[in-house]
Amino acid sequence: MSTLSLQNFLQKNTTLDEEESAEVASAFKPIKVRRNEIIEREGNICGHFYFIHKGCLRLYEIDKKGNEITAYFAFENSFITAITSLITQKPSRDILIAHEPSELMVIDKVSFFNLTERYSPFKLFYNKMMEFAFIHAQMRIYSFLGMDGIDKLKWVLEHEPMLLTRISSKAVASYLGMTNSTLSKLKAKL
Amino acid sequence: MSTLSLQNFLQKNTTLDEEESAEVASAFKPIKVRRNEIIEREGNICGHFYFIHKGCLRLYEIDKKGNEITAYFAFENSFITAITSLITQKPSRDILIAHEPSELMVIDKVSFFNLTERYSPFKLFYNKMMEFAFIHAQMRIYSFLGMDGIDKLKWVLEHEPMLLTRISSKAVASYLGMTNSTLSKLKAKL
DNA sequence: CTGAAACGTTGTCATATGACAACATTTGCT
DNA sequence: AGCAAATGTTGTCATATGACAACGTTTCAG
Repeated sequence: MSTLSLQNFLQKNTTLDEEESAEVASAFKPIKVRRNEIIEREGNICGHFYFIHKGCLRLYEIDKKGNEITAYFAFENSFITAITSLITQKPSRDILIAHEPSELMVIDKVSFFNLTERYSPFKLFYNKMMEFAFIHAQMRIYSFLGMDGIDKLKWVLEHEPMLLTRISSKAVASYLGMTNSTLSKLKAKL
Repeated sequence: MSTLSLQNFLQKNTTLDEEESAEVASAFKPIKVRRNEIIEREGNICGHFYFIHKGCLRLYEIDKKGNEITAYFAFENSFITAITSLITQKPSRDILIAHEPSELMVIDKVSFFNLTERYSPFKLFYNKMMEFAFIHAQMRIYSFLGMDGIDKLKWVLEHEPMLLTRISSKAVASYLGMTNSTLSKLKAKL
């Protein structure tokens, strides 16, 4: 039963007790998605949060030249959504896609924010999550501006090695801001 | 009296009423800093928030090659600090510097979070600020990965034109992830 | 199982940008 | 005001990376 994984996660990462964690988790609904299934579409206003029980999701957008740019990947035991659209309530430029067949726990935005109001440790968790999302984004700006390709690759090897084992080269390249052929050549050099 | 500007800001940007805004603002202390004065130093654990009454601050770090990478600039009527260090309570890799002679309102972190506990609209404001800091960082990742130099320059012209009027080229270049000579040549091309 | 489509690798070539240097201009200190 | 230091501009040259193409490999639908 996949609510258990979420309940467990909440007990570990918030001060919610067992019962409260179960209550919060029960507001989420399990869904399964296929590989390459699009979960949130470009142009829509995003209205859901997703907890990943199993699998891997990718958030990306398409730039002017038609190339994909990946914002981030999320794996088991983390939350993800097209957060910019969800917060601003504007049509999303982001696309959320399942990179592997995945089992998710979904909740709509209204229910989610009801939970943050009803359970203050859950609100705290949400706010901390935003803080760390910001820190991660900041770190990436620092790490990728001014690094050349080989250094970016080494950086990922050190900080997010799972990307190189579970994620397709094409998607990793779009995360590093280079073409797949360049990434391929850099890997050969290492 | 510079508390007025902060009080005003709070009244406009939170649901605090006049009296509450004055109370919150009065917990901040006015300071003046000279151009190029370092406000938060690399290696220190950052313990303050700064509201900019007048002037302009820059947050940057030094990469392995010894080059500066600018995270962001903040102008009048905004908050800034070495937020990563402040949140994680680890020594800062960031340096916070006054890019112009500036008048700031300072508050230490403990007092700041006391305010967020005592005034829930202020807490809400802080959380919204984090959300938008994240969105800005995300937008920058999208905008700068995969854009070439000339497109980055156009992007700044459109989205943050103040950078080109008030900020030195060197600092702008370090924000765009290019050298100052490249930026200079690109500006000539435009 | 089989064929088509997507993906990954490797090559060539063109080009944007970094490194460095010379010089002009601006800023800041006394 | 006047000198020294920092910043900005422009040139040359070297190089990393993108664009494109050819080809092999993997994935996936029927």
